[in-house]
Amino acid sequence: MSSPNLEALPQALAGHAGYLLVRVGKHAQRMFSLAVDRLGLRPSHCDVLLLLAERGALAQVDIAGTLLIERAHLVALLDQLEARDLVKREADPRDRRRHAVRLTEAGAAVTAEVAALAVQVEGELLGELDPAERTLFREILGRIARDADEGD
Amino acid sequence: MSSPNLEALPQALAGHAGYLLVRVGKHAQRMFSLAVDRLGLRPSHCDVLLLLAERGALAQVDIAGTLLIERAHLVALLDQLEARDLVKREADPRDRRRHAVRLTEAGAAVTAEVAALAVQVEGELLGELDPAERTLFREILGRIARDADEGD
DNA sequence: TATTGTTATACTCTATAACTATA
DNA sequence: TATAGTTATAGAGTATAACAATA
Repeated sequence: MSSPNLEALPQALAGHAGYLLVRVGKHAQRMFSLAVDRLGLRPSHCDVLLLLAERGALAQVDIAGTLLIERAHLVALLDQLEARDLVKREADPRDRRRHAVRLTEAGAAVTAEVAALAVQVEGELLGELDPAERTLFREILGRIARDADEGD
Repeated sequence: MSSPNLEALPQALAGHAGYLLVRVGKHAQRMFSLAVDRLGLRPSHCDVLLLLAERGALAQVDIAGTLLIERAHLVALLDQLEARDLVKREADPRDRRRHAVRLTEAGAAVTAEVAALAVQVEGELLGELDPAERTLFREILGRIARDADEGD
């Protein structure tokens, strides 16, 4: 019996949504990480790209705040994306402390690939659920996420 | 607008269960981590304690396999728990390569506190859901977790 | 030969403080 | 004085390889 077995977990872990959430969340992260590895990207790079694709140019502090990552961490992520010409930092004439970060054309193309991979990974993750359950599950997750935001 | 705002996320992130799972999973981990910090424990310590509380003595390779952590990582966790006299490693007479790891009395007492905190944290996490939704949510999470196990 | 516990290494993520330039 | 971007550091989680003792 070498394969990890959820049935072997005590009820104190497997019966609680908290533990399962952490465990399944890490699994989702790992699957997505594996999927975008072929693009030479990590999940946090992808989050930035997807955000910029829909919201246009943003200051770094806004990217960090929306994605719940540290300002300090974002710097290196943007350095890497900029080195591959996927994003560019431009001066913001209205506030010279801020950088307007936006996708390049190459960045927009890669982001489309990322979005397709995200859909594919979600399909694998929710493979066991029928369409009604998927919708319900997404809705509940969204409510918990919103509640978590307010608690901060 | 300084607070992180889920509404500001693009549909490509907020509309997908994968991203929400990762985000909510990290939130759950952080909440539990904060809760057990007063006991001087981290979540991975607690997972080991809760497992031993229900399953009795286990070999290290079985603990690691069940909790999906690395054998190599578990060594340091057990060193720390043993230094606080919460668990003990005993010789297994039937296979002298193995250690039988079990809770001490002090460990059992601390584990009871951990279990109570876990219940409390889950209550905060699922505060927005009515009882029927909680049950359904747990059930769906369990199915995804089981599916993830089989995929490995 | 294979497995168990162990040590060591490295990479990512996270959290924090302090510096600069601008406001 | 406060904020935006940056740099640096340290802790925790994760992944991997290699070793000694034992099967």
